[in-house]
Amino acid sequence: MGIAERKEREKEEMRELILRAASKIFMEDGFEKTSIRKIADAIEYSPATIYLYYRDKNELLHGLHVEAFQKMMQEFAQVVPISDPFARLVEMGHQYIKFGTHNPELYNLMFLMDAPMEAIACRNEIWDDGLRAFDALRVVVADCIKAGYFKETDVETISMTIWSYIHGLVTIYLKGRMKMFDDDRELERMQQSFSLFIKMLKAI
Amino acid sequence: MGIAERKEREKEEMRELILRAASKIFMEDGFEKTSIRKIADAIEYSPATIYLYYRDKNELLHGLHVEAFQKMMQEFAQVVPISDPFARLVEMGHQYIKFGTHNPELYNLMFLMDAPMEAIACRNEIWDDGLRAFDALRVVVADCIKAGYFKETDVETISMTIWSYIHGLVTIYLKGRMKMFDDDRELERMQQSFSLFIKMLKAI
DNA sequence: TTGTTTGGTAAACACTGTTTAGTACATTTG
DNA sequence: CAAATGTACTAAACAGTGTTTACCAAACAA
Repeated sequence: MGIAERKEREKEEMRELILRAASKIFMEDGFEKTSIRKIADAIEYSPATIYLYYRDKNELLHGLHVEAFQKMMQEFAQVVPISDPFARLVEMGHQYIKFGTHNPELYNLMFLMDAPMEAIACRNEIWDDGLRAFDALRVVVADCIKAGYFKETDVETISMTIWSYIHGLVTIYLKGRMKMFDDDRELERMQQSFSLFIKMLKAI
Repeated sequence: MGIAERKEREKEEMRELILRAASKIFMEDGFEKTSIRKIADAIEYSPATIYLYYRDKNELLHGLHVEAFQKMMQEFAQVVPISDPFARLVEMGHQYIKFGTHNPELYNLMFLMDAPMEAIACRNEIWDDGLRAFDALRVVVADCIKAGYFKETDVETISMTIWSYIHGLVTIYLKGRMKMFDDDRELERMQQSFSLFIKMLKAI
């Protein structure tokens, strides 16, 4: 019975076709302009067809959210060769800031928007992508402790604190809340703050 | 010519009437359900009337945003009596977390949403409310330095780092990104992380 | 008492996500 | 092979959204 398999394959291809079109529009025009009708137009199908492959827009956005995490984890992989765990942690921070500032729409989707989380909640699942990313941080923090960098030993709390700081920094920047400083030294300010935070980390 | 003044007063009263209705709906049903038509219904005017008093929805949301900052600054005022500057800084952090977790919709409006910032940008103004709140932090940090709490002396960078951390913490919580830890210890985790951050601050 | 200004609105415009009913074609069955 | 079933797809509608336009009636100024 190759037919059932072919149909399964075709279904997956259609899901992928929709996701690719959604991704293109999302990256080019941002979230606000990514409408079901626009996606349907791009793939030359009717809007209703999309609902045969994704239960709602939340699920579709969750699909993009998954891809965004893959992309971020890919960039995190660059830090693996760094042997010193603290230097690895610092570079991970740099990569995080770089990813956020270079992919504002993706960052929004991953860490701020409700839509992908609602899709997860609806399926009674856990935020697996977030957990994996956080685990990557936990591992590096644990390595730092092993290497004697921190007196503090609560990996979870240290990781949470680091993530909070860097997420806050990126979010303030992305949401235009740094424009209150009239000068155009936003990135410089971020760099200075990050340096101070690294100093603080060294002391715990 | 009392008529012009009366008209001015009536205009201001109408703006206030709209804002009160908007605020009520915003607090009760959240941002997503705060539509122009719903506000119009509440005050028993047509939707078009609202546009005679606010140029668009962004301006209306900016009005709520201003009130939200007033509310937050009011709660910050509670820490003024604390004489020790570092204890005052810590309590300010507590107040910030409390305000954010107790007023998720307001916090969103103040620090995450685009709408109020677009209203500001449209009028070629600066984010005054944010600046005033940040100044409150700067003052306390400066007091800490004066009292010899920090070796570091860059008030701006220290303040930015503190704000980034605490904003990140609150945002992770509010945007449901802490649900990845399956347990129900979200607030406890926040408290633990905050304690660690205070420890880190003491060391700079 | 005219003429003008002003406050307010009904209706329309151009969108949005989503559902329903129905069609045309592919597949399975007798 | 023909009839019955299943499936992929869509046009149209539903119930919203922010916003603009054309118009009306009442208040004001001359």
